[in-house]
Amino acid sequence: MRVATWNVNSIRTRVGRVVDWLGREDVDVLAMQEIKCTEAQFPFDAFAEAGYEVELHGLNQWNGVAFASRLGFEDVTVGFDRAPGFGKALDDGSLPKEARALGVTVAGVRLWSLYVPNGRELDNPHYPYKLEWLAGLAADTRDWLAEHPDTPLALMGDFNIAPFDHDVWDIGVFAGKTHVSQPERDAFAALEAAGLVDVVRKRGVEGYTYWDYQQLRFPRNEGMRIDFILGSKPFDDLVLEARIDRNERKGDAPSDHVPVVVDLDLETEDEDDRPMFL
DNA sequence: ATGACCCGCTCAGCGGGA
Repeated sequence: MRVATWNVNSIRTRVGRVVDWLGREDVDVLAMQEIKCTEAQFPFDAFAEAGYEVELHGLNQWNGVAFASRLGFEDVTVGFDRAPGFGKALDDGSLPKEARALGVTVAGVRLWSLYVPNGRELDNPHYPYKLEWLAGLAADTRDWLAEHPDTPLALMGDFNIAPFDHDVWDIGVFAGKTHVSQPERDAFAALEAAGLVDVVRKRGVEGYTYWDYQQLRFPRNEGMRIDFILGSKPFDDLVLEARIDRNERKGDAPSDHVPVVVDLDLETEDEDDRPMFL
């Protein structure tokens, strides 16, 4: 089973590229972030024609997470229990929850598509929101792992954190900025302490997953590694291979992020039954 | 080559991205 995660930066703008890539790369399950649309606006038809079902959580033009799968879905979960809200208080005094987390189970593997809050600036309210969101995710993950110690689990997505200095092209440029601060890195480490491992880095895969559209960042290879697949021990044990598909940053109208892909040692019924169109 | 921001929303400028 081939699984991937990709911040697509608007699925309506990118649907052609994304669906072409799914077929070309023989991907079974894709976690998407920043779909930037509601369910009513989502381009389901293009995915269906390529053989993929879609589950999504999208509230408006901001954020939004989704899955495409050609192996079906079980146990779809919108958001996680301890996720904080952000913004203007609602009538009941609570803060609105954003569309940043979607969980599904495919072929017995538990998968999450996550779009971690950006944080904006260290003195912006979005920054403590980011840290609280990550702390809630770690706490819910700890609870879930205690209840499901044998089920493969992966948290996949745009974590908006560069865990190491070499995950950005010039750490000097990031002094005093988000994505590299110690509290953010500690929040990332708490996910690892909960029992998850970066299954891609562990296999020696190098390179960035994001390059800003501005200032020739991609041609100069001035990027950031902020998109990850964090797997539990049972998930890690299934991983055969991992890669970052840097080629998807090239060509016409790319996303500013590229896909991160893992192959799992997991035979699925659908793979045996799938007709060969070629 | 991979090339000098892009998205959605609303229509010119803005919030957000990182």
